Amino acid sequence: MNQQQTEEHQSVQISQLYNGLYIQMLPQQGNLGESKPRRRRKKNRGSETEASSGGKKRKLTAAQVHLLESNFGSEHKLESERKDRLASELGLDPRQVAVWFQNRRARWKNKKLEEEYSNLKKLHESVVVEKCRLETELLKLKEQLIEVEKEKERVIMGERADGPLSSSSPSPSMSMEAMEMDPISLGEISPLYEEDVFYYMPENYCIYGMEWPNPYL
DNA sequence: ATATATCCCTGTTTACATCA
DNA sequence: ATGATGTAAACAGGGATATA
Repeated sequence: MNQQQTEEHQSVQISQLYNGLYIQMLPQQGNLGESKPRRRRKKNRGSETEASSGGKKRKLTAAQVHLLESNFGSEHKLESERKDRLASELGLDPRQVAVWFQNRRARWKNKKLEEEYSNLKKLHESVVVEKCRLETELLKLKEQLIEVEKEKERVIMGERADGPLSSSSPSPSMSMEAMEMDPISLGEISPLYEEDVFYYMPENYCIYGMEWPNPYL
């Protein structure tokens, strides 16, 4: 990535994508973000262009494109003086230079949008994967909790079978109290429990690494 | 306040190049 | 050779703004 590309990349923020995209992308450039008065273009409406005069549309030469690209790299907007100077240097109509810059800006914007889309997609995918991992971990922990509670019950029942030891032995009601105080109580691990779990999980999203539908496709 | 000129953006058309 | 496809040059229309 060269310096120009780096600057372009840095000038784009995700939050800017949907809010006055281009103007905010280039606050340092152009005249919309500045108080500097815009220069007026000379009248040129009636004049014939190469295309309108019946001439064939010609691709620009590599040298012409190179100079245009280098100018675009330094600034995306085109003032009247620069346009005229460039047109003179390139042997083109100023209108052609203006059109080239317009098209170039459109291409640049499309490229930036594609990059932002790609970045957001990657971010989304990583978040979904992490969510799946956490949900799987939660399931495992709840299963562990069930086993612990079962073991607890077995111990209590075993003590009762051995005879009335003392009043200090835990009662079933205490066990239930403990369950109710637990943020992940047994009350959740019931037929309703599974519904709760899958309620949080988007339809068809992965668990244990399974695929999920890509909403962007 | 209004008309006009100009700029820019967005979408479309057109000409050309490339490839199967 | 030719039709499909992609890309770049050019155009059209409309919004925004400066100026007469």
